[in-house]
Amino acid sequence: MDKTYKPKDIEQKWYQFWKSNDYFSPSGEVGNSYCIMIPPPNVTGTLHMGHAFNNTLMDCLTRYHRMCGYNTLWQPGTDHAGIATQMVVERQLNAENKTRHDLGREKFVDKVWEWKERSGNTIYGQLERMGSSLDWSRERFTMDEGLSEAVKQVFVRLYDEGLIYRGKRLVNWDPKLHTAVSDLEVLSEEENGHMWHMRYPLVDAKMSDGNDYLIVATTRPETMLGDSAVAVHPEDERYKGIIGKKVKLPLTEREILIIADDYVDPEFGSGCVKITPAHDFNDYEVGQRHDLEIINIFTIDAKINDNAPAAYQGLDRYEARKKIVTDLEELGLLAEVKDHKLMVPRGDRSGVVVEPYLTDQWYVKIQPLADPAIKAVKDGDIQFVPENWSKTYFEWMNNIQDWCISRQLWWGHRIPAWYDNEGNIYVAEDEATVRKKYKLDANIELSQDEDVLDTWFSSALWPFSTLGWPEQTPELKTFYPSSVLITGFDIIFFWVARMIMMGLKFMDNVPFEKVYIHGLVRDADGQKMSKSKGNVLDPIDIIDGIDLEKLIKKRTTDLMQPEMASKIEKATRKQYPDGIKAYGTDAMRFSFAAQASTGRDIKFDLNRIEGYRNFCNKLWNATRFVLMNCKDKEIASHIDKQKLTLADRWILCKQQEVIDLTHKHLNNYRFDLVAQALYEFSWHEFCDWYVELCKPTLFKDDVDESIKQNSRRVLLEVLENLLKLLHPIIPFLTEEIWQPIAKELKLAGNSISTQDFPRSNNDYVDVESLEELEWSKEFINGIRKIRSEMEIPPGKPLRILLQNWSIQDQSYFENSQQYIYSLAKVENIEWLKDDAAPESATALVGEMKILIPLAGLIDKDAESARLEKEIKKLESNIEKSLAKLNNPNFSEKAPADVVNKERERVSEMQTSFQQLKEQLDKITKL
RNA sequence: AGGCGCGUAGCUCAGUUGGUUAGAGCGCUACCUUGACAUGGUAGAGGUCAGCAGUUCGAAUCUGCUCGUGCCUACCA
Repeated sequence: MDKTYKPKDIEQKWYQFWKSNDYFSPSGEVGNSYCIMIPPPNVTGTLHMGHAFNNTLMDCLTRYHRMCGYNTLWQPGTDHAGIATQMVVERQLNAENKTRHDLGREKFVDKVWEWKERSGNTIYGQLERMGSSLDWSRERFTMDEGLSEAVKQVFVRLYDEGLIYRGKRLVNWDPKLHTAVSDLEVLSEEENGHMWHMRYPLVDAKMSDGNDYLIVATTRPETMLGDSAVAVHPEDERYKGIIGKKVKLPLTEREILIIADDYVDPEFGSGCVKITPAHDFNDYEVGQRHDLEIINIFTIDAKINDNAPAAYQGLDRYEARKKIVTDLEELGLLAEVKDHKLMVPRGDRSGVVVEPYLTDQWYVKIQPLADPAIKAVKDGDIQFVPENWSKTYFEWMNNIQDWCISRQLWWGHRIPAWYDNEGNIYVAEDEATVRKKYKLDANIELSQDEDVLDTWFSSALWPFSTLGWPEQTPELKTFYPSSVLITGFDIIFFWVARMIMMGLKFMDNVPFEKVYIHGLVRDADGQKMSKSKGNVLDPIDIIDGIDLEKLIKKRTTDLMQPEMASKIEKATRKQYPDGIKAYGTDAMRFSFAAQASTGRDIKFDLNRIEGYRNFCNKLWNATRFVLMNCKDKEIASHIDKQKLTLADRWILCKQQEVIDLTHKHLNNYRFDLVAQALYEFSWHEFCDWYVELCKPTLFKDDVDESIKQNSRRVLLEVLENLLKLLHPIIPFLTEEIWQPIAKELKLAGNSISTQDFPRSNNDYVDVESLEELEWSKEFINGIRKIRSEMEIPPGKPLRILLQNWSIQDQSYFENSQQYIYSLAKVENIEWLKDDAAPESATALVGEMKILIPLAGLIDKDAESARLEKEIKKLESNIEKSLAKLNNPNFSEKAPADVVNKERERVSEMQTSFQQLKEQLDKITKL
């Protein structure tokens, strides 16, 4: 073995080994099955740190359950991501000065498939580099034939049951992409704008105050061209007299009605609201109530259409706004313009302001689907982890709106609906079935709906469509419902809720029993990572490393806003002046596991990854030590309990604890605690103590050979178990170093990934060994402390005197003297029988005093200062504890064991206090 | 406006049903190349647990308020 751990040399080969040996397929054993469905990544781009995090956790659980003997499936696949993917390919066409219309639908879709092929492969490559143990033989894509069949069936069934309908309604219209988008795809941000107050002249009427106009305000003046009424509150005294009268709509020839509706807040503004049913969701409702005319004034590009006065036709919405404001001003009808902050709705993909727009769209009637989905979580059929996320889920589900599922795109599942020349709608899987189903003659012309379905419609079916539904496959029977869904909180609405609704509807059962919601990976400053901010990282660059120039190039190419490039470059140079070193997959994975606590943000931290890379190196070297001391040496064929050293007993006992902790925390999805427990055990128990304690046993000639052989066995077995415990988090390193260890142990099996996960063994629980070794550690630490604080060279062997010892101390010493001699570099120990002793530095082990004679080694004043400091600390702690105990309320009301514990503590502290005080007196007297 | 969080060492974060001397990693200081490892070892410094009040024998932990901060949802023209 090399002296240092080099991830590059070991990672790649093992993945191919696992894959070619088919270790990732379900075992097929009947009984316990365990299944995780990958949240299918978009084929739009490549995987980012969030995916890396998400997949690390899934792989960790998958490997754990596989090793625990479950029939385990981790289902891989990708999502077609309609709008986003179409946009990427359109952008490429634009670069060649072409549009998708130049190609036509069929050719364009072919192009997208080409993109999907390339991008999908990149994604799968990334997943492999991250060590993901997915069953590749079952890989699926949302637009596969099988999954498309599922989509059609679901659509047809929901339509036939009246749960899908087509309707002309206001939708969120993206004027750039020319498609409707759902509420969830609109992001509203506060932006600076204006509030324009306009005068609408009254027709044949006057206000009580004599004015002959009303004032209405708007943030979107251009919409006034589509006004069909002005509304006031029915109880508003100011306007009671003019309800039913008319105003002249400026800039047009139209006169519109003044209506009363309690939607109007009389306290707000003038108390008058212009009503534009075609371009505002609230106004639309008002329009419905009052049977108002719906006047659409926009084209699909959000330019003014022919319904508006000729002067404005063809103008872009913002040009029209300008012109309207100017024109009103000239007419003296602009009363006031105020700065105003408003929420501006933008398409999450296009970034342009979306418009409420009247179109024909397909909707899912959601309430009948939502009700059982709410119940499933309420009843505990599905549990959120952490539990609190169920509140977010309920919050949304209780206010859910019908779901607009049609998109005016070319890339996606084409809606299985056909129209005849009269516009009648026929819904079935294909045209032939339509004709049969609706008994239509062959001569009736039919044309299929041009639109495709929202991507999330097919994603909602993922948990069962990937398993072969609508066929009743054995896989469906075995793996539905899946065990747990692992995802970020950002898609609870988009995906989680919709999977639950569809699962319940079509499988009559929940799609997963648990939903583990993890945080979102952010950059070191806590900023969300995004291409436009230029702070994204490719997990592969953490694994393999990347130099600064390449990283800058990666971050600044293909930007939506190329003007950001220099800013991004500057920030990148500052944050990664030396680029990124190669840390390897395992260090990255360990870091993700360690950061997966219950919080919402995972701040990405290179230092932390470096720390875990060092941890990997530590394991690597511990293995080196073990192999050096076991290779070509005799090893006991099994652990002989009679021949265990104290250290052996102790580490075996400690290992049982960490095994139990690992199971416990993994079952609670506390990956951070698993990582912490294993880190602590590996480094601070196994390496810092056990390996060091083994050295005297293994190296000293006077130790019985059978004891040595037994200890070697313990070393190997404990390490082997430890590697198995760590394998779900750091699969590559553990496989690499498990192989030679397994060889020494003559284990069956070719891979750690198919070994049984450790279970704790009560035979090795040995509480006495814990106490006894604790005593040794205190002894050793006491000496080390004096050595360090008194500046005694670490290499200098010491003469030690012991005073005030008990039989117990002597018996403990019996078992641990070799450790003390070796780890504390002690040369000679003398058990004093009385108080007489040379002037010395002191450490305590319980009541026993360890004395290190000053004898030219130690400065007297330094030692008394050190003692004084410790005495002072004890004093203050004793004082605190006594105050507690002297409070009658405490001793009466607190549980007995708490009180006893406190008493014991005080008495221990008092003893130490006495001992140290005596020692101090002695030194100062001399 | 409503909902959900967060505020613990210089930084990143743990802290289970209230009972420790409040922990870890990184960073920092000193010493050390000792026969697995300098991607290391040993020892150490560093915290009024945002603030105030309350419940309790006892609060980082429970309650209320204040301040700071983040996210989500819905919005009044």
